[in-house]
Amino acid sequence: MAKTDTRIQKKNQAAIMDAGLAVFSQFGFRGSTLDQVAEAAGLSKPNLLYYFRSKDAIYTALLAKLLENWLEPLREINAEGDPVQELLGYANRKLDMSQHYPRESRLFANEIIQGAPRIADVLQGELRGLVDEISQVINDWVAAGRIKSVDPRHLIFSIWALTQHYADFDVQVRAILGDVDPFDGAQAYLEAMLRGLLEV
Amino acid sequence: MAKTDTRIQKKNQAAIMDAGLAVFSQFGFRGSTLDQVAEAAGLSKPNLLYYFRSKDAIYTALLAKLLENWLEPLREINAEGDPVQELLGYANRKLDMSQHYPRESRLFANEIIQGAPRIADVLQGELRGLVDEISQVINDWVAAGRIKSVDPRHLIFSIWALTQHYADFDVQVRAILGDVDPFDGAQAYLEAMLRGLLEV
Amino acid sequence: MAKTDTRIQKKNQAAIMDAGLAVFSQFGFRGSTLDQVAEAAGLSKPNLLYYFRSKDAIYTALLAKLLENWLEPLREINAEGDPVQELLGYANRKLDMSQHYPRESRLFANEIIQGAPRIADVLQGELRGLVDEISQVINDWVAAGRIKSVDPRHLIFSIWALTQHYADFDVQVRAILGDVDPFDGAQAYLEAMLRGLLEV
Amino acid sequence: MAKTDTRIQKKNQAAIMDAGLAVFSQFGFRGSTLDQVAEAAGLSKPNLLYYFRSKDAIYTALLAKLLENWLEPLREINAEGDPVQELLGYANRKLDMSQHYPRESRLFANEIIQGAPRIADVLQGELRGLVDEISQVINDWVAAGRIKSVDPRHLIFSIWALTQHYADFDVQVRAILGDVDPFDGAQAYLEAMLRGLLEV
DNA sequence: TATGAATGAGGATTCATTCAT
DNA sequence: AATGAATGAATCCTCATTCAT
Repeated sequence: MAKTDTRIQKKNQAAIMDAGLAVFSQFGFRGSTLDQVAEAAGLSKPNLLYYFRSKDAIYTALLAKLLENWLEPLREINAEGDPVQELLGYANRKLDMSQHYPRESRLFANEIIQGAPRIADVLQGELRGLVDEISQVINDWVAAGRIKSVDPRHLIFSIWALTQHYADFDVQVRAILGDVDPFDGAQAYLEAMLRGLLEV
Repeated sequence: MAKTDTRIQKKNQAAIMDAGLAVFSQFGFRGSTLDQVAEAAGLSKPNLLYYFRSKDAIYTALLAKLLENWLEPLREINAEGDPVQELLGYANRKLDMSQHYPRESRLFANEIIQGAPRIADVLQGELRGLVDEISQVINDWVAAGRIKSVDPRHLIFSIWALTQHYADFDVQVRAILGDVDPFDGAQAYLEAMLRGLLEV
Repeated sequence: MAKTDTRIQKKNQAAIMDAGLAVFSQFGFRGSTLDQVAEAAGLSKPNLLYYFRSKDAIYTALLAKLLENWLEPLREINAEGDPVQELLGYANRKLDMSQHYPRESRLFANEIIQGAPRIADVLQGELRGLVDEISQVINDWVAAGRIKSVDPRHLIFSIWALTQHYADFDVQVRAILGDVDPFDGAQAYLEAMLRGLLEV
Repeated sequence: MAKTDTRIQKKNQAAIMDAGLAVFSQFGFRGSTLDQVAEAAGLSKPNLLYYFRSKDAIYTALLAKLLENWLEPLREINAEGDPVQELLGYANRKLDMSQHYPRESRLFANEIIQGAPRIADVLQGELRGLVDEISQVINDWVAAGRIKSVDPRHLIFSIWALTQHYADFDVQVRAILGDVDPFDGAQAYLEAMLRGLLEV
């Protein structure tokens, strides 16, 4: 019996998270309604609130889950590896995320654009700390003459900006590219950009 | 009296546009309320609606005005000029806009992230046409061996993504940079990036 | 097994009655929720409704049980006894109830203040009849010159009002008395009051 | 125009306060709905909320207004006057309030029975202070041999309990008295009670 | 041009109750 | 006897918009 309940619970919670991601990533928190989420999840509104205490609880759970994965690729940069390869690898992982998880990217973008009211502390704490660490690694690479001189933080910004652009500005990208798959050219461009910038 | 009215009218319309920009750029269309706009504009809500028929009218007017200026820098690229200088100039103009008009950038970003329901036609029409033209220019530069081979559309995306990032993700950028002015390093980075990518 | 069930049943029914008393006496019928009662009873909400058909059923059962005991002290007044002693005894029994069963008193008070929708008939029937009887007894005592002349019904009201005040207005009483135990002084005061009023 | 507006505002605010008093005094805060108040006030629900920010705001305004008048009679007790006359006068003023403002009394009773969540501070502050003062006056009267020895606080409780009983337990009182006007006998009884208790 | 007043259509959340097991 | 799941009917409150002046 416990197993059955857990199954239903997990199924419905997953459905709600997925529905919430779809809705919140498009309309933002205040622009989304529980009705939309409920319908997307295939549940009644009160039943939605049986699983999550409130609209805010759904959104917060989504953000928390997102942040878990969001910082991961950055952690995988290996100070011992080849600098250009490491940074290319990071950029490619970010690009993959934009390709396969564009809604997560837009959810994050929405939150940041609106002032990051719920994750300001993560930005100033965990994220900043991580970026500081990676920046030190990059600075060391520069000092060792293994890549050209570059401001590490702006380098990171540029990787974020570029890769997330394909998810966040998807509509615009596709309006311009027509039927061409954005991610085909994106990867090559990204590599060229980084090589031009970094290779000694 | 007509003149007086006109003066007041212009003043109030401008106040509403400015207030609307402030509010909509932060909360998106559905996340914003007329009360917020009215208060920011220093007008009563009914008076607001005396100048603009509806909430939607304010937002639409803002978008229209934004698009006017949004495409302008792109048009200033001169096919006859020095390729790198032209593209650097364009990037700098975009960066200036992010620095001095971040709210406009965020308004645009909000609209695009949410699927661009009101400007899809502009994207697929005017914008795409312009990008096609510039792309031809860039392709010509490449063919003439004046810059390295590059996909012109992804190049443009990257300039957009990077420059707008400083406006749209302002909170995140500042969380990471602390007291350092983002735009100091941004310009140098942008130049390095483009030179590395383009210069033969 | 039947016996086991009965044991559990009685235990749970008692738990629900106690929980209901705690909740309803504080928040009134409409101000209370089944969730509150269920939590106080240590049962799940559906299980609560397995024992009592509805929220109303719990409340009604509580009121019925309350009324059983509520009128009892009045019945114990003995027409053959010493008038002052009998009335003092009654007052003390009521005061004891306020001290030891304040929740019952508040439940009753809540019901009466809100217009006694469920017990109007008891008030006009059983209660009135009882009061009429006692009033006759008191009138006889007066006629016999054993106590001073007094309106028997207002005398009864005053005993009710005063004794129940210590339960119903407990918060206020304690706010004023601070650490002093209200019931210490109450009993002496009550006796002085009745003696002053009744003793010939 | 300002006058017209003020007139409507005052009229509607007064209507809401009156409606709120009627509803809240019967059902308590949580047992009352804005619908009930709106209907009683003859206004639409949103219009209700145009005048008062929330249900709570109406209730709080009512309580505040009530407390203003509630303590007043106590302040009128004159230490220089004749002790019995002063206390009789106070009891009569309280009885008048029960007769003419029974809803206010019930609103207060509801709040106290439910634990006085919103006025606990008034009880422990202003009210307690006032009662302390009057108690000192009464103690002085006792010391001067002008009235019999009596606990002043319980004396005050008894006056409150008795007079408010006629408002708060109105339904019960009338069920017992039938067609007899409660306040006829109440005043005489109250006087007898106080004289028996106090007169030397 | 301006505003106080008013409202219909939502929108989040609560809650008593039912259903399935 | 017990509980997880589900829901219709409120219930408080918001908000874009209209009305009257």
